[in-house]
Amino acid sequence: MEIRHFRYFVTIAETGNITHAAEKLGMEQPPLSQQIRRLEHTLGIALFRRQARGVSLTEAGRALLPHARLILDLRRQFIEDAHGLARGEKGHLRIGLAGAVPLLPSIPFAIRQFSTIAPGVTLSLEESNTPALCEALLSYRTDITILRPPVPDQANVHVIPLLDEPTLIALPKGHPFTDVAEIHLSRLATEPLIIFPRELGPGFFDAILAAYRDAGVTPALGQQAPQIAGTIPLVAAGLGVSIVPQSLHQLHTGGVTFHKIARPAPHAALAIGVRRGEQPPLINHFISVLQQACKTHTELPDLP
Amino acid sequence: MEIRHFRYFVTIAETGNITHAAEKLGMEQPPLSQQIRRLEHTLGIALFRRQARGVSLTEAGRALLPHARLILDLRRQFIEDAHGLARGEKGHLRIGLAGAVPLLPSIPFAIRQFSTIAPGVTLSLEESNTPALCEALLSYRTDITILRPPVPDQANVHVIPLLDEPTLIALPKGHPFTDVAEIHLSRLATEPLIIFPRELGPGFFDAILAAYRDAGVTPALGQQAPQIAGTIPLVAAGLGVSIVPQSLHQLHTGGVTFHKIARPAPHAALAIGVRRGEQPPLINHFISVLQQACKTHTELPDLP
DNA sequence: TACCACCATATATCTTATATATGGCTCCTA
DNA sequence: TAGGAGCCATATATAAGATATATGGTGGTA
Repeated sequence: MEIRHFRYFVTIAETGNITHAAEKLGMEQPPLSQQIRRLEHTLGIALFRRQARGVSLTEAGRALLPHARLILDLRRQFIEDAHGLARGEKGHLRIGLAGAVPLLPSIPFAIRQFSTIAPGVTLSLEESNTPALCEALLSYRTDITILRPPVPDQANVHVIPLLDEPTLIALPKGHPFTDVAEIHLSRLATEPLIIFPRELGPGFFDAILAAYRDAGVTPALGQQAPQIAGTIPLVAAGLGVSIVPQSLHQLHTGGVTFHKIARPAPHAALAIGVRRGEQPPLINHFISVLQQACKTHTELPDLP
Repeated sequence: MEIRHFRYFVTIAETGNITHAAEKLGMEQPPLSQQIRRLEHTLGIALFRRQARGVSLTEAGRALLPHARLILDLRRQFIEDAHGLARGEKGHLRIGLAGAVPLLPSIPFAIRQFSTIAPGVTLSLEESNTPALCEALLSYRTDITILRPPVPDQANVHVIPLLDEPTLIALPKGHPFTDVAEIHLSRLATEPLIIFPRELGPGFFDAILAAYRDAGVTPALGQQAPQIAGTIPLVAAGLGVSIVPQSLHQLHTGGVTFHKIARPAPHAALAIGVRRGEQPPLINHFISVLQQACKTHTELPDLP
């Protein structure tokens, strides 16, 4: 019993006439007679009563008709759902986010905007470091990630640059430079630099060290933080200074002041990572919303 | 998109391997690959991700899988329902009943018994006179009737004798024979006979007149009752006497006493009527329950 | 009684699913 | 790193089965 047979059944029931039903179904009468007859035979029960003037439902036919209609309806819905998924209007998107990314206003803005535009799409967010994000992406635990380039597996992860976030210096409260708005890195050469393990964000890590080098100094490496945003408490504890993405100044942790960096200043690049070779419309859709949001929505609140 | 495609989709999703799924489906791998590929093409979206080691569901596939399972489930249920209907275990039975028939204990007993045996069957009852019952039967407003033979349309209604119900004389309270247990019809020759119109039950009507004739008298026809059970109030009103099926004495209408009839006594025959040429299992099932009940359950309560 | 409407049957045709054979890719392993 | 195994894709052939065409049969109707 195939979908076809349900359609035949329902159409004949609706017209009460095999000939007209065949017409409606775009076929001839004999095959329709034959098919419904075979259907009745396999079901072991008559659905229609043959009369001189057309056919009418038997009790069994009347009892089964709504069930057949339901099945046809669900099939139609299935196909519509599939088309919705194909157009990126429905579905589920699992998003991986690099550390501190949710603090950047344009990212939550983009996410809010996307869920307004595509209300049929549910989103789930996961925050982690770049290598873990790549791994989750490639093992299909996430569908798209916002990460700090470079990625370890460039062959399989396609990276789309998203924005270059300025960075700030974080100083413990009461530091001699507390009131200096903009600081040159060379003036911090002697302060221990609190930084995260390189493998958690090699791009940002290297950018920081390169900026020091360009400033003509080599930083004294202080205690290692467990993650990018994890440097802040260590700075607050007076263990050293730190260079952080601008968005982190929103953390409002007491005990730390943020300061602009005079050139040369490192940047914290953010990029979109997707599996290479895949272009589902849902992902493309989300990417374009993200890019648009980053263009029009990059202004940060002023420093205190 | 046919049922087949839903089954292919679900089976591949369950095995994660087109080759094994084909085996499970009793077919070869290439046609299955081809079918699922065509399905994806018509849906406009990939359901599976081809990998070196088998296939895995895409996001869309994962989202659609439960829907496909539901459709397969409903199809299975549909077929099971049809088989249930075919075996007479499910469905709906519309029963037509001749006047006063529900007062015969064996009839409600059979109905109760049937609904215990076949709990999947719903019943609806309709009470009327024999010609109207035949008409309802032939126009498919009822499926089976219990009527008083003969039927007007013997060519189309198949009649199965069910039982011969004894009859009683109904006398108005205070009648000279009130204390006589058994009365010979000849002693009532002068009393007006209250009777229903012949067309409402010609068999019973004729049996009554024949019994009078056999008793050697001709009844004086009194007022006509609107239906068989309708004679009782007229008797109670003192307009005459009446011959009624034994079961009617259960009406407990004040003003009337019931008395056995000495031979020759008429009988009120009851029969089952079904459409000639139809033998649905549900109807056959009900018929056998009825017949069994009438055999084992004919004792009537004593007369008061 | 002849006609009309409609379903059933018989045979032919054609679409389409499936089978067979083979190629190609990826991962695993010696 | 070369060879093999596992698995999916493609191409062609075959078979099944749905549909079309032609025609017969039946009951209702003018």
